[in-house]
Amino acid sequence: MRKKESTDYANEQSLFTICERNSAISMISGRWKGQIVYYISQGNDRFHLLQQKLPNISETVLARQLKELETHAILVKREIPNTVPTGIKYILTNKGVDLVPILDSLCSWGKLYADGKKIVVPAENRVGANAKAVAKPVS
Amino acid sequence: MRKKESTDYANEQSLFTICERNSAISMISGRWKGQIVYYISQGNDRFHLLQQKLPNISETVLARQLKELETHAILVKREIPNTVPTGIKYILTNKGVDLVPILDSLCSWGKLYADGKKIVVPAENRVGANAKAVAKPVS
DNA sequence: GCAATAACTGACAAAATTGTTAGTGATCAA
DNA sequence: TTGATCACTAACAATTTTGTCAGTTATTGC
Repeated sequence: MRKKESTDYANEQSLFTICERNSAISMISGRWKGQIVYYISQGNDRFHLLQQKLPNISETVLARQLKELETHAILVKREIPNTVPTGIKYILTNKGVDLVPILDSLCSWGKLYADGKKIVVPAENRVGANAKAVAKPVS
Repeated sequence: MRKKESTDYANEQSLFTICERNSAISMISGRWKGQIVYYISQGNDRFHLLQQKLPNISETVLARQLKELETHAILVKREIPNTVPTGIKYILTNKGVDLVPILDSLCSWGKLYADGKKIVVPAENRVGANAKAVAKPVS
């Protein structure tokens, strides 16, 4: 449980007020979350299906990650009628569905550079490129 | 320092091999990283400028976050000639520049729902909707 | 009666991240 | 000589995240 008096908590909250970027990042941070959202978007919408897809996750941890995603309204749980024992379906909300293409773009971005795209310093950013970098001794 | 024998480390590595989405998320996770990348993209490219923008971050923590961003080649450090003491400029690489619009889209996504966009379960995903055709690529 | 199933929860331990404190070197201004 | 600046680093403590183990509910099949 979070300590509401910790510096870490206070810093996190202040970042959340600066920009939603920071709360968005915190919602998708977490060992398995991005992959879980992706798998659900692909139709693996049951607990045991997610376990099959992620053979190294434990039940406890999967349940915890799903609950956090639910807390952030990225998904909802629904009981499946007439199943024994009662089955649960994990369903992406519109918020979760909207997240998927952003995760895809993160994926492409990572892949591009992992696949060898040259990493360079754009010309306009180089030291000496603009007048702002005038060397000036302190005070 | 990471323990290379831990379950956590092994799980992280296996997620990295499943999809670059997971390494991308880990590169931007971290209390201050998204905001730092944004501020640098806005021209706050010096250590002390970032400190001004983030008054609650300590020098140690800022240095650490910058070093991690450098490790992932999102930015590079360059000495500014003829400055005393020697100034350092933080420069986004092309990889870092490409990340900025993705962070922006995370920001918009977060803001949309924080500002009150209704959260609903899309009709085609509701329990009882017709059996979904399961398309599933490798990831 | 016993095991199997689906989907969990609580308590705790291990590990990782974040924050704190103290210190560095070179240079200049007072 | 003292103090200020810039941009750090090392060592350690606090906090958070992740993983592990045991147990739960309700039903059905053998």
